[in-house]
Amino acid sequence: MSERSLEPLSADMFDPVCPSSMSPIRIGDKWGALIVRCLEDGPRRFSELRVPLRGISAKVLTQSLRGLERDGLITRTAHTDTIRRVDYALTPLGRSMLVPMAAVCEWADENWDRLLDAREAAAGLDRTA
Amino acid sequence: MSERSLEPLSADMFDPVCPSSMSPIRIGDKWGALIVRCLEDGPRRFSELRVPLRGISAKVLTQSLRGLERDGLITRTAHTDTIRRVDYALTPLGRSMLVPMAAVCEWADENWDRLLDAREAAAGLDRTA
DNA sequence: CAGTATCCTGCTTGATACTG
DNA sequence: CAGTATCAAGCAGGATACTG
Repeated sequence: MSERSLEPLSADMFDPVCPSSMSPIRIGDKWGALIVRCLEDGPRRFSELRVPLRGISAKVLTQSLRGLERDGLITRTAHTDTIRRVDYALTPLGRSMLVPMAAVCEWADENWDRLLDAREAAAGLDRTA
Repeated sequence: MSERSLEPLSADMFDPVCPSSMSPIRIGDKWGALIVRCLEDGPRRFSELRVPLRGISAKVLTQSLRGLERDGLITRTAHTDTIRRVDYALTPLGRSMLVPMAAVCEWADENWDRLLDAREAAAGLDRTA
């Protein structure tokens, strides 16, 4: 009941020194986790990734990809065919991330409606306008 | 192998229309998930929350708290004692969120080192400076 | 195709001061 | 104590144009 239990639960989580981009819930940037999921079923090419990510700009996709590669979550393979072609794929580490992510996604699927309901209810309360 | 599998894995996740703040990995804003964890062991007062959150500004904390309340994840209880006092606590819905979050945190704990290693290795490669 | 280079905008966050 | 109001700043993200 004292203040003890108010200390950081996990030093990393609350430590701004630790790249906050690594905070457990925000894996990488806004897109990192989404990209990892897109690679779940196998390697994808740069332009292929832009589709499910709703036309994310090339710049941002490149940034995110570089970040994930830097963190050892994905690999980048440039094939030198007649046309340029680059594949991105999950590393074992990246793949392991799918497990906890699945838990979060499952929760979101199950409770999505409740959240929206709460939102609407809240919106109905302060009908100040 | 066709483009079929490249469609959004979960409509909500990739749909910018759906409040992106609800994307499974980014639960609420930057602070939402952290706050939920801070409430894991029981109700906390406004000023108590600022400690583990490393002195988050009152404005931002208020915003985050309002958002979580709006989504039915926490409750706000104002006690009218001699001094003002407000408690924030998890709702059952908010508490249920701890389960998937624990999975993510566990993963982060286990793989934190690997990520840092990969980062350092990557930093060592492009010693362009 | 797979990026890179710029420019630009908006949101998130923070600092500070003030209130009931 | 628990906020609200305001101002200011930084960075993520997007649009566009260009390159190997």
